[in-house]
Amino acid sequence: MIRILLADDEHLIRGAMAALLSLEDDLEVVAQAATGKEALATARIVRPDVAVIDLQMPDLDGVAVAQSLATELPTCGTMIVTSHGRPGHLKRALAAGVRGFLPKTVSSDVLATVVRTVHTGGRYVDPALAAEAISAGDSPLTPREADVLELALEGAPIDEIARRASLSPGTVRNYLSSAVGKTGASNRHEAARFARAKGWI
Amino acid sequence: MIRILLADDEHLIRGAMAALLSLEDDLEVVAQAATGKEALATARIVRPDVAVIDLQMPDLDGVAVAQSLATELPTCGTMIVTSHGRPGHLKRALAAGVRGFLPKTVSSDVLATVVRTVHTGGRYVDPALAAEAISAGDSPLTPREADVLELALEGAPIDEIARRASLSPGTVRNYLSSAVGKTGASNRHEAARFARAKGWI
DNA sequence: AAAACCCCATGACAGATGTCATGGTCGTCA
DNA sequence: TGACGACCATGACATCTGTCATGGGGTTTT
Repeated sequence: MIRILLADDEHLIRGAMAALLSLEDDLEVVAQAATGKEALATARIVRPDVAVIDLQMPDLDGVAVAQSLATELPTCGTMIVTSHGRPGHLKRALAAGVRGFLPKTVSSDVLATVVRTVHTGGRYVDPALAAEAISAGDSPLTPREADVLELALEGAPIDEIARRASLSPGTVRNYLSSAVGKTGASNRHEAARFARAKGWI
Repeated sequence: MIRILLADDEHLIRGAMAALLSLEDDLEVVAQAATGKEALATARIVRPDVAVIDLQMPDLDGVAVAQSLATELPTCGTMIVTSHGRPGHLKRALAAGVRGFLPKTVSSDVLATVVRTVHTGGRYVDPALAAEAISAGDSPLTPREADVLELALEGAPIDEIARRASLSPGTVRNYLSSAVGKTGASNRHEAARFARAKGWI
């Protein structure tokens, strides 16, 4: 019997997935959590075999949870399901020791199969997401450029970005200009959206 | 027995919700669809009692589906479930004749209850979403302002917006300036994000 | 009919932004 | 050690954007 921890902030979906996994004879949902922190706390207690974690959760990111789990419970396989999978997430997730990465568009059969695969130490990444990640390529942005571009995402004016990044406005403009060049965009807002789509920020 | 049509592009979630609804004695999922068009086509054939529709789907918006259903199958109650509920959607949905509006964070009990409520002709709107919608208020944007602001969402420069809207760049700037004033933002990008958050565009 | 509003446009101005050149510090790697 | 690149900053310039004033044409309301 594979003991599963299920974490997803959407109650309905979490419950539904639990119902669905429980239909399998060899799977058992032993715990559920609605937030990242809750997931970690619960995992420490129940020590599940496999953790199925939603990528976007209120407090702690799914990848962050995976990272903590990898060190605290090395025997627990971690897999991530997500609605909007961006390339960067996949890369970060794999780096965090995640062994399964699925969009929520897959069928329940696949989900169950992957749970078993992960439990036996295997890996599974959704082919479509993998292809996307490969085509997205590595980020050409330097860490600072990425930082600044991320602050630009919300549309803030440069002075505010400079304040938030503790940089001079001129420096911010240089980084943004460089980022705009690298992304082929025509202004920082487009560049920020592009980088977000690629999963670079 | 209440006959339900389930539409959601995320296979896993759709299947899971179906499994969950089927646990109820008086509910029966008679059809499923992954896109808006598919939902409409299927609905015409199976003529369900209640349609449970996801808001965001590839081709046709959940609200658009509801609108068509309202005229084609007036006996069929329509309810919408959504992950990211923005105020504007709720308003549009209600105008389209939707009688139930829920975030996916609700429990399965609530979902089943609301299905029954909608089936008997009642209405149910999630309290949190209703409060948000009320606090968001009506859009102060004129139709044209909303159009232009929507084109500005992607970060395009003004010239491109002007081309796409078939307007002179000067006019675009006027509309945007007006929108920026109304939203209290400091530039069009911030204004666009704000309006999006409020559900105005 | 006048008022009020939306639509579209132009011109002018100030301030924000993108680009480029330049230069210094620091760490890494050959 | 020297080359390289990331990091931070400044100044100058051209362009883009936001704002305001102005005006004509249209519809709806009063």
